[in-house]
Amino acid sequence: MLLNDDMTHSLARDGLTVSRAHLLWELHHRGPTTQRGLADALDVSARNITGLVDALAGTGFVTREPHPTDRRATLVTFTRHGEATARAMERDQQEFARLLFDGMPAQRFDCFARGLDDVLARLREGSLAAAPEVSRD
Amino acid sequence: MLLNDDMTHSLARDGLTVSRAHLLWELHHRGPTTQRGLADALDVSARNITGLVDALAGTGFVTREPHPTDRRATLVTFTRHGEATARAMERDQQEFARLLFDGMPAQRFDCFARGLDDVLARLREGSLAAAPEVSRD
DNA sequence: TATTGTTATACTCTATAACTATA
DNA sequence: TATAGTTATAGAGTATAACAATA
Repeated sequence: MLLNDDMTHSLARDGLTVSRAHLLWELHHRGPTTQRGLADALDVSARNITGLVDALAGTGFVTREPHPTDRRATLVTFTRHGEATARAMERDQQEFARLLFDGMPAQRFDCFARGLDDVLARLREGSLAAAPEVSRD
Repeated sequence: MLLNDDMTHSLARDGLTVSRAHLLWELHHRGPTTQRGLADALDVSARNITGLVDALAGTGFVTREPHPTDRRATLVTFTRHGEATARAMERDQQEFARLLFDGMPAQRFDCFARGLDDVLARLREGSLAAAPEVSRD
């Protein structure tokens, strides 16, 4: 999820933090998910997910439902309020994209997109091969 | 300061965190600075600076020196180790830029840069006028 | 045995408020 | 009175390790 400052402030007004919003975002795109699944998707510890889900459940965005076949697991699931909030986040995301690109001449956009692809490809390839490392002395 | 994952990991190996590295970065570009100056530059609270400087002083990156004319203030100042680390960070930054752009045809680079300028201008103008806001329900 | 999620513990970043020393 | 920095307190995100329930 791409966030600018205004979006971060909106989240705060909704009683959300960036980490909690990321969890909602993931849930919105995956549907009901185990905490293990969320931990892997967000690349954080299981313990961390416990805390985030505790907070989101306490403020009415999600509930913990029993997994239908695995009694160890819980399925984190949207409440109606959580679902509506996630849809609003998606709308804001699209509005943000429009703000950045609407009305940009097609030629400039294509050219920018190609340059960005290039940069991203370099980043992907270079990040493993030539890991920058702070030199020690 | 622009950081990729590899750079963040390097910082950790040096005993630094991202927040502490940002403080060093600022210090490297400003020279000895009061804690108040750092708080304003990094846009965090004075209390936060106290904690970061405590940590950086405890691990030998900086010292607190008396301000020559204002006895309330302290000047946060590099140790030799801190100075060397900041220089290494700057080298890594340049290496990162080379990774992203070296050997890119001038035409593609110019075009990308123009598109980026355009996007950044939209972001600056739009961020106040059309602040995206998560709709409530 | 391996996995899911919790409890226990700890560290870091962050903030506001009250306070001391100085300007 | 105002400012620089600290102490006091609190909350959020993050991690590892030990544990219980279940697979």
